[in-house]
Amino acid sequence: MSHTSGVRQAQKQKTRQALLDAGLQLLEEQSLSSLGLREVTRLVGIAPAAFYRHFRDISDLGVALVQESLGSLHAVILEILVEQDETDGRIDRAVEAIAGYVRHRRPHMRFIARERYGGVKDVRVAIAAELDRFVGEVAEGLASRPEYGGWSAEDMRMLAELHVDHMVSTAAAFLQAPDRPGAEERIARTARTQLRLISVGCRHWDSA
Amino acid sequence: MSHTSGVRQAQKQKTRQALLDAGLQLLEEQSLSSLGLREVTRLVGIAPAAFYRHFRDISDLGVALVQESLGSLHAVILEILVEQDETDGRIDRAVEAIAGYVRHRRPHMRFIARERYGGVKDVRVAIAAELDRFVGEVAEGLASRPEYGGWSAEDMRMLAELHVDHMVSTAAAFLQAPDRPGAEERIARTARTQLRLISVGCRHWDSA
DNA sequence: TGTACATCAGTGAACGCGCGTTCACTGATGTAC
DNA sequence: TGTACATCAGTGAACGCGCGTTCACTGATGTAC
Repeated sequence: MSHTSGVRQAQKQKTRQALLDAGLQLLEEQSLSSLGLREVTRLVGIAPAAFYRHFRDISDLGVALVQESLGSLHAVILEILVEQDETDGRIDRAVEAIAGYVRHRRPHMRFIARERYGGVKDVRVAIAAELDRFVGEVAEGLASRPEYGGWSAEDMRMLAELHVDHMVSTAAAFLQAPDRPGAEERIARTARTQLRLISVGCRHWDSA
Repeated sequence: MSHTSGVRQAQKQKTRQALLDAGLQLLEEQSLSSLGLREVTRLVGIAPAAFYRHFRDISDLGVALVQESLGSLHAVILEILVEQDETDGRIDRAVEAIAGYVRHRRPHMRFIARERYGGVKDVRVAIAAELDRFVGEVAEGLASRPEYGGWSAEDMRMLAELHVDHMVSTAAAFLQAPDRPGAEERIARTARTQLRLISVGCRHWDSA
């Protein structure tokens, strides 16, 4: 049993995390396909060859970063979907949740925005798979609300895609925002209005 | 006068275009920050040093590619905005225009999607500026329609941003689509439905 | 038209450099008895 | 508890390689008279 929780395992895990942290830090100013293995190990303070004890290559590290970046978002999204607030309150909270996520996990979100269509296939595939899971979860969450009773599964999925795309666009806009606090508030206001517009569209969808 | 149209100028222009074409081709499978100057000149068939007769460095070539990729889109967008069709016909044409653009300028669009948040600042800035111009043009185009008579300038800009974001998301989805023709049609249908949803939202905006 | 000189796109060799990967190794941690 | 052996994360030197950039150059094109 001790072989899963010994000092050696813990140390290895710590080094692995240090490699992920260093990679993420270096990726703030470049993209994955130009990130060097030696750059990462240099920042961590270990020999280049040690890298191979943890990852096959740099794109393998990239895939691990995808999980680290998007894994914890599922819980956040589900929480908002389940809320029993009236629409406007829910919209306000959803936008604030995105803003908060970008604010305190900025490097992770930048990594996702940058590599979603980036030059490393394995990473693109991993991100697409994760976003696809989000679409499924949002579709399911929305479907459970009474107001979407008459909607087809395809329409629910279309609406979920619109919401996930909008979420990503909004997160990217927050990322680009300069440090002036006014810029962030402006993006939040735009996002809220856009969501309200979509919500109005849904409410009048049948009568269109 | 001949110094602007001589054989020498024409030859130089031809080489410059060959460099842009080669760069774009190589960027289908990697991102700009890992693209090598020697790679590009090798594909064109000239000496590495000749590169400097045309561009300061690779990111300079990237900025030129932004203009080549997005420059011709203004005309397409304006044309759709100006159409006097009823809403549904206009939506169908808008989506078809995006599909067509992606279909026959696939490498250009992939470049834009990849570098919009990519690792090269000058290129990111150039793309952001161009998309911002689109937002302005769309806002102006929509504002001229009677149904938006009561809308504030800020709301028009919000709506234009939603449309440009949606256009980019849709173009990116087309890019990702596998070669099966069904996939493309599915994306088009989703995009059209989403636009119709937004359109319904606009029509009932006041009464919300 | 012809001649003498200027321009400049493209050449090819050379440079120093950092890269990814390999390898036999070290020594702390883990295991068996 | 103590001892002898196994494991394996991290080392450090070495390798061949392609990179970006520089430089003096060549020779076709352009200009002046």
